[in-house]
Amino acid sequence: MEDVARAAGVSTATVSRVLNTPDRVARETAARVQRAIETLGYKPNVFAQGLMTRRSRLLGILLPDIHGEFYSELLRGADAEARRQGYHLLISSEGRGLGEGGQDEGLFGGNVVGFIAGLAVMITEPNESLLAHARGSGLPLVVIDEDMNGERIDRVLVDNASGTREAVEHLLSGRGGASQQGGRGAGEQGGGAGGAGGVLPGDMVFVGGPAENFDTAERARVFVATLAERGHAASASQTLFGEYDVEWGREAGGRLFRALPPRPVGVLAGNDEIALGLLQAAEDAGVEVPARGERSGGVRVVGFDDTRLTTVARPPLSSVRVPTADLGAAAVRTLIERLQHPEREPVTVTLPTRLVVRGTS
Amino acid sequence: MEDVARAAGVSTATVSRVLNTPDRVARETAARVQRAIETLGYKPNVFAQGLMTRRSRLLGILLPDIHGEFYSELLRGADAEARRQGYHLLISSEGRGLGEGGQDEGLFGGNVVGFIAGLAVMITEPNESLLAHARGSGLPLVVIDEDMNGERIDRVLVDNASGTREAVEHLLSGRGGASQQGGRGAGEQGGGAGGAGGVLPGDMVFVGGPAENFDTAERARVFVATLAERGHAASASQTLFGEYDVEWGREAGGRLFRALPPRPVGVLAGNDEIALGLLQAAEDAGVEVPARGERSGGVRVVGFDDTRLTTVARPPLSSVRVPTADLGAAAVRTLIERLQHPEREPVTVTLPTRLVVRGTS
DNA sequence: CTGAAAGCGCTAACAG
DNA sequence: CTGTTAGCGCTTTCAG
Repeated sequence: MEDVARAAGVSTATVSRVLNTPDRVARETAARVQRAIETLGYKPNVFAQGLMTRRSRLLGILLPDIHGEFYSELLRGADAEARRQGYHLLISSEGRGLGEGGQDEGLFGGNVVGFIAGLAVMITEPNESLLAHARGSGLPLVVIDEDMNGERIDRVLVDNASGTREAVEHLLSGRGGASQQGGRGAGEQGGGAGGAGGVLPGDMVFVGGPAENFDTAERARVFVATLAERGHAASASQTLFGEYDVEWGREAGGRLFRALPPRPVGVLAGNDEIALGLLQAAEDAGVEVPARGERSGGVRVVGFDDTRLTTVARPPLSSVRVPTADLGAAAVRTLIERLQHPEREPVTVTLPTRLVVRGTS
Repeated sequence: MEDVARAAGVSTATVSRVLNTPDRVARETAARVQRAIETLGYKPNVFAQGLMTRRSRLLGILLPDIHGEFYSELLRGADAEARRQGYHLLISSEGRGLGEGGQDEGLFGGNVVGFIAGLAVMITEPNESLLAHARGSGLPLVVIDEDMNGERIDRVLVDNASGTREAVEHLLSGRGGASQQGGRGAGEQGGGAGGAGGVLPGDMVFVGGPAENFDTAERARVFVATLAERGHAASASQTLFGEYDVEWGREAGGRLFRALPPRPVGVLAGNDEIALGLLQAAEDAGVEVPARGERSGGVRVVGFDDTRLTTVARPPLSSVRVPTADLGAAAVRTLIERLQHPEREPVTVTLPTRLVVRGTS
């Protein structure tokens, strides 16, 4: 910096100003300094900058795990938004425990947090210790996915309700689906809905991921609530919980489709992988999955997330679209906003979900 | 740090030593300092540390893009290895161009590079400017995926050859495949191989991703070379190039399976998505895909990467396993090694690929 | 084995 | 609008 100052015939303070507050420097002087900076190829030392300003343009993003298309998308959105605003992302997955003599204590172990200006934490199931650590860091925080019981903290959430409700109603409507052959007794309580050619609420099943997972829990809740609006009190066997993978979908599907006749007619899956597993199970059990608009005695399936997996299924999978990349982008945007306005009221960003109907329903 | 020093009755220099070179401090003293550190909850200021030492425990990882399961896996492996060694990852995708008045010039735009101790760049197709930038950063570098023409630089590569060769030979062997009905003239040149019940080299096709992509190019090359060993000079129509996605696979499959009788009997795909597209096309065209060990007049398909997509296909997709997470981990490991031993000879880490046979071949 | 002292390269008052 | 000056919090000789 001293070299630049000398070359431009100014003091280092002016060089610093050119870098940080160009408006407070005479146009003339600034240009001269700028030229010197360029010819000398000067780059400020970020550590010295940080030492003075106590902030950086680095953001931490802490994920429960990194796998599958979902996290790629999330990161893609987050990275794009961060870069658009001149920030960069420090990623870390929780990576439970470890061992091996490694000194890994995650993001909070070393003093990496010292580098970042803010932290986005994704919390998909109850995790007090993680939350405590995040709080303890003293960093500006944005929470992804957990609603935090209305606590005063920035958060970005997926509005599972809209998409779930839409999917359930779509499945209930029987549009493109079967007309049921008579009652099936399974706990029907009058049924104020269903409509002509509709599906009975008792013939609907939700196959979720882990029960503790916030999204799965909420989707299940809304699933049940939507059936309740039809006057149907869903039985426990109408919501199944397992893992977010194909295997669980296949297993659940095996149970559902090989069971005695009260077979589900509409199935909502907790994500697309589960849905694909269900589809496989249906095929194995000889249960038809209707192409769009066709009528059949089979089952109709809707996935969740609307990943590229939907194009892999035959027929293409109907799915509830979750704006995954937007979720990452919104988290970053919210965090940066917070950095710039520390005193503003905490905000909650809720991203809508919506049904995308394809061949399986 | 001064507070800690005072509390422990030592100088700040000693506190620093306890943190960095504990062996050079009397056990007694060290313990006392350690206690003070804990009770006071002292965390060193990373910027001040960096200012003195001019290094950090941050590594940059620059990817061409972030999407799909491949990059999740890569990052998962890289993140795990980094954390195991007390490092953290700064990610960035190239994100070509941008605009919007954003100040985004990627990782090299701001001075973020100043934070990192080393950089892993993944280069999947020729990109001189990226390489120039990376070099210009003056950072220790490791290149992922590009072989750099034997330049003196650390690199981690996927040995496409082993897996490709294995897959081609597997497909040629006809194990579980069809016995062809007579010659098909398509440019056969003697054919020193094929074996009883084998597939003719002329009946093989490679459906790759973009032709410029290093992996696709190498896989195609080895594909052709392996056929050449059988005395077959592959025609241009035996290697197809497109995108790394389902749509391209479906399109290519459409061409292949709906074409006049010289239909391919063995198809190697450039990745699993393409393979799934091929499978869909085969189904649409009424071409059978054999279950493992069965005989059929259909086509046999092998994918590449061995992602979880393999479990989504019916029958499950045979695929060449690429140790994706290992690739990320190896890059990080190599980079850290380089940081610790700047003068060592550049190394090349090559990760093997191998065929995993499942239902589609 | 420990302490004193000299900066690392930058920013931010404070004058002028 | 610009320069002077005083550190930011740490590490690292250099003595002892």
